Amino acid sequence: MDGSNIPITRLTLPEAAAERLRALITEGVLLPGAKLNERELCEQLGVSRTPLREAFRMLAGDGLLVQLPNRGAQVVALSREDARHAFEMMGALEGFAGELAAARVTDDDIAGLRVLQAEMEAAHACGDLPTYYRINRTIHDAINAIAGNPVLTQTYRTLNARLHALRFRSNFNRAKWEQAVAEHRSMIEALAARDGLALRGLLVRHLCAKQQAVLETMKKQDVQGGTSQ
Amino acid sequence: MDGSNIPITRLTLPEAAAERLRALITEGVLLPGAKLNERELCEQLGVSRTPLREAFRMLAGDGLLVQLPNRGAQVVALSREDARHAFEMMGALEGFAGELAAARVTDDDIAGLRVLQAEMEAAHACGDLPTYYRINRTIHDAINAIAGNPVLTQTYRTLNARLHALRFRSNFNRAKWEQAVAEHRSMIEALAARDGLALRGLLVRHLCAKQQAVLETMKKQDVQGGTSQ
DNA sequence: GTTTGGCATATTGTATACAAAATGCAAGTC
DNA sequence: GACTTGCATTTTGTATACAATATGCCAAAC
Repeated sequence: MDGSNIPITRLTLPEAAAERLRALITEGVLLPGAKLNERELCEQLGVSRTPLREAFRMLAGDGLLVQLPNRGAQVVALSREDARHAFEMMGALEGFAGELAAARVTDDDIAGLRVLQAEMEAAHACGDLPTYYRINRTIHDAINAIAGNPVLTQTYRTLNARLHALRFRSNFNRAKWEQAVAEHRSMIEALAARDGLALRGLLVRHLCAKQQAVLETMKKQDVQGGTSQ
Repeated sequence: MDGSNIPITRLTLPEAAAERLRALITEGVLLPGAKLNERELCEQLGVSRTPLREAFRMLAGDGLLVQLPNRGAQVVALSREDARHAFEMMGALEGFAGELAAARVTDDDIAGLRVLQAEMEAAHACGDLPTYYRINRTIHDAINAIAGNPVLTQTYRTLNARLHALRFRSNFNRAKWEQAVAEHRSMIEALAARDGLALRGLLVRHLCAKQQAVLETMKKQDVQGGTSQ
């Protein structure tokens, strides 16, 4: 038979709990450094401690939580150094994705991206920042998908979640926004030209700009030294 | 006071169990696809099911295990496609490490690597394959360390473990060995010249060669389709 | 002969109970 | 007053008990 090999999957409690916690962390309900009391969370999530602790282990593996023996789990608080390293890695991953994508992209893919780019420019014109962010993320995810390497995609997503947990708000002025939109335009051109090297360079620089914007704001608030992994 | 901020860490049972299991998997005692019976393993490791299951979650996060709801855990069995993707990613990681390392390497680092290179060539001359492999790994780890990005190192290590769990034995003839040793020599030269681009290229090609050797043997035995992540 | 249904068994999933460790506070000491 | 010390409380770590699900087997039906 082989029904396309898609076994239906009911979420098990640890998975469901992990998903919920992941959302709470990336959405900023649980802030970096926050201590997670097991009993308290059990009540809130409606699960017992055993599955919750398994969820903790999963999230710790993703680098969203740190678990200190006999002292519980807390939301990871990245130091500026940690953030720098994470961004550096992210740049490499994005660049690699771009390189692969340029080699594997189809004309349909490019058409789809051009639509997204148009939507993004519209959002930019309207000054609609939330929509811009959403489309921005969609574009980057799309490039990653085109790259066609699940191992890369997995790593990318995980690291992305960790960066989101930073709760950064870069000082995003008009000039930088303009710049970012222009960079996206260049990216799609590079992709259409199947120029992997150029695309890689663009993506790496694109992320470097973001990194700098974030690190600047982090320097200002100067978070008191977070933990390394 | 601040005693250099190194809290002594007694291993908790889940961590200890995970470490032991990880070793069993990478050393090939537990083979790809092997089903892990909880009760059985509990007895063998001398822990109860709760910590063992937390260990499972950790290893699943590392991609060494797959957990099927209500059907237990088993050692991951990578299909040829999965292996291809993992190697592709590994190449990118190594290449990136090389690029960073070239930018950050010190003369002392290079001196140390030259010593390792000499040892490696000696092992090669003697035909001592195990020693060669050990030194080989040491060199690659060293480059990674010089790169100085813990996020990268962590990702590298994890993926490396997954690849080791493949239990591949590439057909490693004299010619390929010779080639590999020569490539290592070039790497150190590139590093000494602080030529990140060249080093990246060398590392990527170096890993491509390995990948091809492994995939060739995988094709021969033709593992019946493993699982994706 | 193959398939289906139902049971017994084995295995995993979850909750809870107990043990061990950390934390906070108050009394005592210098 | 600052620093220990010891105890009560809280919190985490581990084991185990119970529930839910999957597995394997055998008999019955087609």
